[in-house]
Amino acid sequence: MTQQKTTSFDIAYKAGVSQSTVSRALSGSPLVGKETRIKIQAIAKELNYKVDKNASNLRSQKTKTLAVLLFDEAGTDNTMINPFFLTMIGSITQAAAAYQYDVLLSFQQLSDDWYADYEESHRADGVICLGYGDYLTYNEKAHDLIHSNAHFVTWGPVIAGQESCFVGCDNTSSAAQAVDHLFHSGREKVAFIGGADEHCPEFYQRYQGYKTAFSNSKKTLNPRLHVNAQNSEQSGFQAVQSLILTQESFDALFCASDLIAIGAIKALREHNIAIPREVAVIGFDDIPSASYVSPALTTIRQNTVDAGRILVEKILQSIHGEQPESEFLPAQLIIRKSCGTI
Amino acid sequence: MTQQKTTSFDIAYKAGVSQSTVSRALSGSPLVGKETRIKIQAIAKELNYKVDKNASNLRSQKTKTLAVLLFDEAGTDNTMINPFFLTMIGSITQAAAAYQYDVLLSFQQLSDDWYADYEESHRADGVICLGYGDYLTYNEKAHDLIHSNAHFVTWGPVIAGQESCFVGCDNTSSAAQAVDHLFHSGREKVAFIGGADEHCPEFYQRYQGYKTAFSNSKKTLNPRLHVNAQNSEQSGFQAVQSLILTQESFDALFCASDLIAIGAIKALREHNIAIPREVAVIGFDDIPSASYVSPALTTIRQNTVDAGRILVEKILQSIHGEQPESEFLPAQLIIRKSCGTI
DNA sequence: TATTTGAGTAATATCGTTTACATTGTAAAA
DNA sequence: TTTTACAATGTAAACGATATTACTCAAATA
Repeated sequence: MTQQKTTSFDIAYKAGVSQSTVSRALSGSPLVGKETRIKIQAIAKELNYKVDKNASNLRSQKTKTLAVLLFDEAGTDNTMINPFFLTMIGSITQAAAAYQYDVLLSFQQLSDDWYADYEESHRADGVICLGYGDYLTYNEKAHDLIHSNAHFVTWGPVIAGQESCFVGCDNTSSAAQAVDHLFHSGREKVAFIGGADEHCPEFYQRYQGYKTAFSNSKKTLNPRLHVNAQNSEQSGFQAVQSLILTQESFDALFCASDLIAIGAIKALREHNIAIPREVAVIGFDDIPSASYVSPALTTIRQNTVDAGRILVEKILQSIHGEQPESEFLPAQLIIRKSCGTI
Repeated sequence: MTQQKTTSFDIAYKAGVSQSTVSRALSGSPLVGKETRIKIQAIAKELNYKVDKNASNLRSQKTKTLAVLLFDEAGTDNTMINPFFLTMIGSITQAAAAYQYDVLLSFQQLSDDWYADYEESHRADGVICLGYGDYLTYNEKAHDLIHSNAHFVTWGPVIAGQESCFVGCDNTSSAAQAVDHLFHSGREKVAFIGGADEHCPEFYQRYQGYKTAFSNSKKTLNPRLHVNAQNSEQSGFQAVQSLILTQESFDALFCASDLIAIGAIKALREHNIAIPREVAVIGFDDIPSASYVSPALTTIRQNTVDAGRILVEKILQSIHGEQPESEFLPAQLIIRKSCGTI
C-alpha cells in the first residue's frame, strides 16, 4: 500500500546501470547509447517512475514554472474576479503549456514582496503580473528589481519611460478607430464616458484616442461631452444619466469599457432614447455579455489568446537572458447593432 | 549584480549560530530561544532571505501546492474556456491561499497520466479535477489510484457508487425547484431542452429533477416535450426550432444550461413567440450574460465561492489522511423576467 | 558534592536529482 | 603495435533545506 517511492536508483538497479545514466537517459542526453536508453525508458514506464520535480529543480536551479500574479482591485469583495483576467489566465496557461511550463497562480494584495515570494523562493522562474495598472511603472521597488535581473513582465498600458517590459493593447489607436467609425457613419457629437485622469492609464489612453480621432477629422471636441466613470455598470449608468440631465446634445457614446457601455445603454433606455437611432454606443473589451445586451454592443476586442502567448514569450525571453521589448497589441473593432451601421 | 543567492548558511554565519538553528527559527520551531529567533529573523529580513522552496519541499516531502487540472472538452478550439470553470479556478485559488497553499494550474487532455504528472512527480500534494464529467467515476485507472492513497477530488455530479470524493451541485433538486416554480406560476406544458442520456451526468440529473417535479405535482409528463441539446447556444437554438416545428404546444422551457437557454430565446424570438407571455424560459448556471439577455434570464446559480472552498477543504482532508465524503451543494433559483413572475 | 534534568544549540545524515570529472572500451590513425 | 579520439558509462560532489541525534551548560534535585 504505502509502497516506497520509486527513485532513479531503483531503475538503475533493475537496468544494471548507474543512476547517473538513468538520469541522462530520461532527460534525453545524447551521451547515452540507444539501446541503454530504450531499456531504461521501458523500465521507468514499468515501474511508473516520475522524476521528482523538487529534487530536479533544486539541482538544476530551474523550475520550468511561471507564476501568474493577479492583482484584482475588487478589494473587499473578492467574489467577483474580473472576467477579462480570468480569460487571460486561461490563455497564459495554454501558452505556457506549449513551452512545457507550468503555471502557478496567485491573487495578490498590492505589496512589495510579490517578487521575492515567487522567484526568489524558487517557486517560479519568472512572473507575469496582471492588473497592476501603473503600479510597476514608477514603483521604486520595481526599479530595484529590474536592476537585479529579476524576471517579470506586466500586462498593462505601454507608456514611454517604463523600465520593465509591458504588454498591452493599443488603446489609443483602436479607440481612435472606433470614434472614427462613428464619424464615418454620420455621427458628430460623440461623448466619452470614462475616467480621463492618468491614474487609470488604460482609460486615459482610450481618451487620448478619442481626442486623436477628433483632431484627425478636424472636428472640434466639446469638453462638456466628457463624463468620468469607473469601470462598472453602475458607474456608467450614473455618468450617462448626469450627461442627459445637462441637456447637452449628443448622438453617440464612446465608452471606456463594456461594463460602462452596458450601464450607459440602461440609462439611455430609461430616458426612452432609441439606440442606435438617436444615440449610437460603442464599448471596449468585448466581454462575453457584450453580444447579448440589446442592441448587441459594438466594441473593441482585445485578443486574449495572442496576449497570453506574447506575455509568455516575453517572460521566457527574459528568463533566457534577453531583454524583451514592450509591445502593443492591435485590437479589433467588432461592429454590432448598437452603433447603427449594421 | 548577479550576487550569490542568500542561503540559510549566510544567515547562520552572520548570526553566529548554526545553520540548523536558522531553519528552526524561521519555521517557528519552539525549540529555539526567543532572543536567537528575533535576531535571526532580523538578519533574514535584512539580507532579503527567502527559504528555497525546492530544497524545503525535497527534504520535507511536502509542497504546499494543489494542482488544479481542467479538462475542457472544447477540444480542438482551445480558445473558449468554459467561463464557469474559470470562475471556479478563481475561487479555488482564493480558498487555497487561505490555507497557505499555492495553486498549480494545468489544462489537460483526457489521459491516464494526469495524476502521476502532478502528485507522483511531487509538484503538488493533491489534485483537484474540473470538467472530468463521469470519467473518474468508472475509470479503471482512477479505481487503482484510489487504492494507492492518491489525493484527489473531482468537481462533478455526485452519483451513488462513486469510489472517490466528488463535490457537485444538487442538480436534481434545484432543477425540480425551478420546474415547480413554473408550475406555481400557472405553466403546465413545460419542455426540457438538454441531453438526457447518462453520458452527460449533470444534464441527466437536471432531467431527473424535471421529472421529479412532474411526479410531485401529479402532472403527466409529455415525452414529446423533451428535446436533446448540447451545451451551446447554437444547439439550444436548433433544439427549440425543431420543437416549434413539431407543432407540439408548450408554455415554458426548462433549459439544462444558460447557453442553451440563450439559444432558445433566440429561436423563440425568431418565431415571434413572446417571452414570457407565451413561453417562460429558465436556464441553469447563472453565467454573467444571463442577466443581460432580454428578457433577463431566470436561472439557477451555483455558488462557486462555496464550491471552491469545499473542494479545497476536501483535498486538504485527504492530504491529511482523512477520507473526505462526497458532497452536494445547494443551488439557488434566481428569478428574473424570462419566467414571467416578476 | 554528585547527579539528574531540560532548554537551547550544534553536528550530521538525508531528500532525489543533475552534472563535472574520471574511467573504460573500441575503432581509427600513426 | 602504440597512440589518439570518441562514445558510453561510472563516480561523486553539489543543490539548500529539514529531521534526528548528540552535545553543552545551567539550575534543580538527592
